[in-house]
Amino acid sequence: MPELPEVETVARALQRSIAGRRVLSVTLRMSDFIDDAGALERELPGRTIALVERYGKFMLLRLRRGGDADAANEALLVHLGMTGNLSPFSTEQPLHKHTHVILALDDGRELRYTDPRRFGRMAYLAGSALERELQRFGAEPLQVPERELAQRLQSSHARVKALLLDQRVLRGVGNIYADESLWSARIHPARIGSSLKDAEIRELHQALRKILRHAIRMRGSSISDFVDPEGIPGDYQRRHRAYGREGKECHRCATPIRRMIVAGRSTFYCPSCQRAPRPKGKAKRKAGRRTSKR
DNA sequence: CTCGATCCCTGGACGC
DNA sequence: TGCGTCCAGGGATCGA
Repeated sequence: MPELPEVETVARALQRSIAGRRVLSVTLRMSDFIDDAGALERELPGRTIALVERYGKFMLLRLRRGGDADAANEALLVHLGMTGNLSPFSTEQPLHKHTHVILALDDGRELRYTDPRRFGRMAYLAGSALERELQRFGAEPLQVPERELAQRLQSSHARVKALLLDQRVLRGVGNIYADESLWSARIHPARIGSSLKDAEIRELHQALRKILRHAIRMRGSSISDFVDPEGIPGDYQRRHRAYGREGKECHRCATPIRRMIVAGRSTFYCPSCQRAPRPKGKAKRKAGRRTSKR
């Protein structure tokens, strides 16, 4: 489930362990998740990994050319999908069954990319192509001002959960942290963006910051088998208040947490703390089934 | 514009 | 023990 906190955890660990290393060679064992495998094979050898940073749910390995001063800004983009893992190994360690990419490093180690489900993605991009790619995504949840968040959410008629998951609106929030933030802010996931009051936006803005920061401190949530490049699992799953807690008592009001599908995803919420929006459209109660066509 | 459905993919859970 | 089935879910894509 790598979402923002998990990717941040991985990026920080890689920054510590591989920044400054030069790529000697590239081995592709499977490449159907790479945008342009040829470019990656051609361009990576000789490049130095100058910096590892997180961009939404992507990791950005900023590259530098060996000798001359950096000309075009270039980077290796890595999306971990659901089960991706990018970690350095010593060459003696046996290859994991689903290791697809191996980058030999100049200190004798190998940076290996493993991803059983191959929901991840990898791409070498430079110059304007890199800029264009990065511009596709919305605001960083930990940077976005409250006013901008309000503008982004209130200008839409989509449901707030769908908006939180939409990487063009906010980059980095996934299913877990969307549910946790909405629970914390007491907002029902099916609420329409434009119906959110300023006070609710404020709650949501603060909830996102609080939860994402806390989760980063705890090195993310390990619910499937997420571990960071040092093999350490996260701890934040123990702090989940909504996600995965169907039938369990709400920590605020003891009402059983419910599960529904919103934006095509399992969505957990407290039916008491997070009030449902209007009659939802199935006003079959007593109004007779006449929907005004306006 | 927004939504649901479908596909990608494998491992784990579950039922018998 | 083993096999079939279902489900998880980020994101792209397509039709409604």
